[in-house]
Amino acid sequence: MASSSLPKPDLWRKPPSAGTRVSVLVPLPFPGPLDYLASMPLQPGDLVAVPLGKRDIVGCVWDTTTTVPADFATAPGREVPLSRLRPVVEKLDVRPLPGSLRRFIDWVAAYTLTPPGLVLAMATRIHLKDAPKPVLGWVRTDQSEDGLRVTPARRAVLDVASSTPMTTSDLAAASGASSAVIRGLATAGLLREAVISVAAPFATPDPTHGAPQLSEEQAEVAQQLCRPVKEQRFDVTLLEGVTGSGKTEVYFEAVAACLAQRKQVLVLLPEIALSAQWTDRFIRRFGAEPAVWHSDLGTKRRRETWRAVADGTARVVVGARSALFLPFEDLGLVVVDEEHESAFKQEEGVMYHGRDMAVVRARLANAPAILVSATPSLETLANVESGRYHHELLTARHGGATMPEVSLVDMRSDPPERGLFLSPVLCNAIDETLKNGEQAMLFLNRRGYAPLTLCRACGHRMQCPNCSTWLVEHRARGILTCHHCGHTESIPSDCPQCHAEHSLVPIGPGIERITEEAKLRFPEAKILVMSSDTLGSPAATAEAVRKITDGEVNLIIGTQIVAKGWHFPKLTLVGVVDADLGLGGGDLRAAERTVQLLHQVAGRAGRAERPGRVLLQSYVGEHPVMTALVSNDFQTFMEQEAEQRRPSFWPPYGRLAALIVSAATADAADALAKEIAFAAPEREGVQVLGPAPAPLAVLRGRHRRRLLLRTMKGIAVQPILRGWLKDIKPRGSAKIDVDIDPISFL
DNA sequence: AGCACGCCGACT
DNA sequence: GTCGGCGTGCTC
Repeated sequence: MASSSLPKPDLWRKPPSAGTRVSVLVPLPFPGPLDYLASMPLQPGDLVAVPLGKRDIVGCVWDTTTTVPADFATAPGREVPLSRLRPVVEKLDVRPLPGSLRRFIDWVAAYTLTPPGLVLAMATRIHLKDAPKPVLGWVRTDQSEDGLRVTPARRAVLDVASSTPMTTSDLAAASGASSAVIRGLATAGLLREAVISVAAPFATPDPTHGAPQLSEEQAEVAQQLCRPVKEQRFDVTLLEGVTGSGKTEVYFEAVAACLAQRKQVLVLLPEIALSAQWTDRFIRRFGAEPAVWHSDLGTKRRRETWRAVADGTARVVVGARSALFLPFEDLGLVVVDEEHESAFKQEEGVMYHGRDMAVVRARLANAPAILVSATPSLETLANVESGRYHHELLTARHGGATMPEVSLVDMRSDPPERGLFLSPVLCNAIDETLKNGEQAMLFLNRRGYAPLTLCRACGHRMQCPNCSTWLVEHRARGILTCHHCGHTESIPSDCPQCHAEHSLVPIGPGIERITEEAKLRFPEAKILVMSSDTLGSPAATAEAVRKITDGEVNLIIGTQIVAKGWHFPKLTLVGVVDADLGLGGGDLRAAERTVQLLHQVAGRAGRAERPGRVLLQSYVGEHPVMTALVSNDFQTFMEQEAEQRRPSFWPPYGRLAALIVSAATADAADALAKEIAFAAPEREGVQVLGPAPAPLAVLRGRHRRRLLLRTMKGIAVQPILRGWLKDIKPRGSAKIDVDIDPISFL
């Protein structure tokens, strides 16, 4: 709220007819807010309808004192004179956007080099204008009946009316009087209009409902997490704990502490598929449902949730990264579960990292943040090391379960039969597991039947017409499809190049092909396939999880969706079909990500009484990733990883920004990339790499080039980028996308 | 993001 | 001679 010592708020108290200048941020890519003439009192945060061109749009009254860095382009040219301003159409009947959200929007815009209006759009993309009107009803006032002519009809109405509001039609029906009688009584002052409170769509969670019995270690960590919540101050803690150590139960204690403060909680999950299981655990602990938020929520539910967050009736929100932009009235805690997940990074539109922005969101709301992971990112570990984040560790698996034993299957000395992908060692282990009445899981992070289709006769490879990638065969659907642009074609019987008949052969395995092999090799097994292709909705995912938990299946085959935090008590064997899969591609974080993913998958095994084991099929058994997984020594691996990045200032020991140049033709892309390279900054501690064709040189029909800006720690990339790109105007179809802290290098 | 203005091809 | 293609630029 604006302080009364500032001169600005006084302006709003002028009589309505005077009209005052207001800054309004609209959800469009302008460099800053637009000015309008307001004839009604307005405060920063108020949502308004304003004319723009020939239509009306919803905008937000913006603070005149801005919190963005000085070099941020908010002043484009000269101010529009007062006489030429257009008037604000109306103030919407919605709660104003809280100050902490407005500051967050400005912060994200400045950090990601995105026009602030586009960041605002993420917070207001619900249809606020056609808001449900509050239902009004009549209540009896305390005015006496003296001096009123009490007709029989009036008597009947007064007898029915109470302090509980009733709608006009209900009151008329209950009293037998007409609406005219009711209106008359209202004019006489005996009835008054009041809002009928609709039942809150979100029940209040009870912090004392299902309080668990925590181990001594868990209780101690929980207490540490609760402290900043109770003290209501910003603070970041990494909650690290082996898979199955009960991290969720422990941070639920901090959630309980926050609920006891009557403040709101935001919990971010990397994927919506996890929300169903998380919700179940939440209900068991708190006796009420959390508000769930993700991008494909229905319009009605979306609007309902948005409003409930704004008025504080939604106390706990669990959601995907877009939940960061909800208008929390009184945020008291932010939790990021599976903080290492790269799914937190938004790769399109406003490119932001959900985990990092969650910390900023917490700071601007003066609330603590908890980052949760079994395999923390190097970024977070570096923040722990520098003392910026606290570190709490859970070392023991809950309920006495032990960590699974991880071993390698050397595919060089122990290969599968020709044309197959499961080694004899792995197959025998599965046989044994199934014979013991236990469950086994095969993990392969690749959808479809085969990643490449090749002509045996001429060597032609089936390629996407829009992207520089191979088409992936999906045999179940009888198609070849591109996982980047969605292009789909039927599988031809002859080679489109040399027309040889039936010469096309699938190369390499996808999950469908592994399923086919498993059906032949384990004909008795009850197989369940889990991938984004077979699980269309959170409900379908929940059903699959139930089948596993209830033991209706005993061989699970899945892509990375199976790696998530599921608790499968009967699962004792995990087989990783291709442990080397993520290591190619020259990605900065390839090794780190592979360790995190495979450790996560491994953690599915042996979560109950029976011990689990994990077999990694690999051709590079001596790779540090495999060593780390087999020895279960994650710390040494991360230290090695840190030492590799530190000398050359790779993140987190320096900063990185990617410039992705794209255009309709390769020449146009090259020309713009060269222009950018020519203007590259030359400074101590600043380095520009590229331009080079992007690994995905053509994506959705656009030709792409990449440049990388790397700076030493302590040098922010944003001011450099603003100066660098200030005078570069992409022509025609060409465009520059800036990706701060890039995760993907494609 | 819309929506207009604005200069070059196939039609009444 | 016009209708209309979508390239550039503006909206407080």
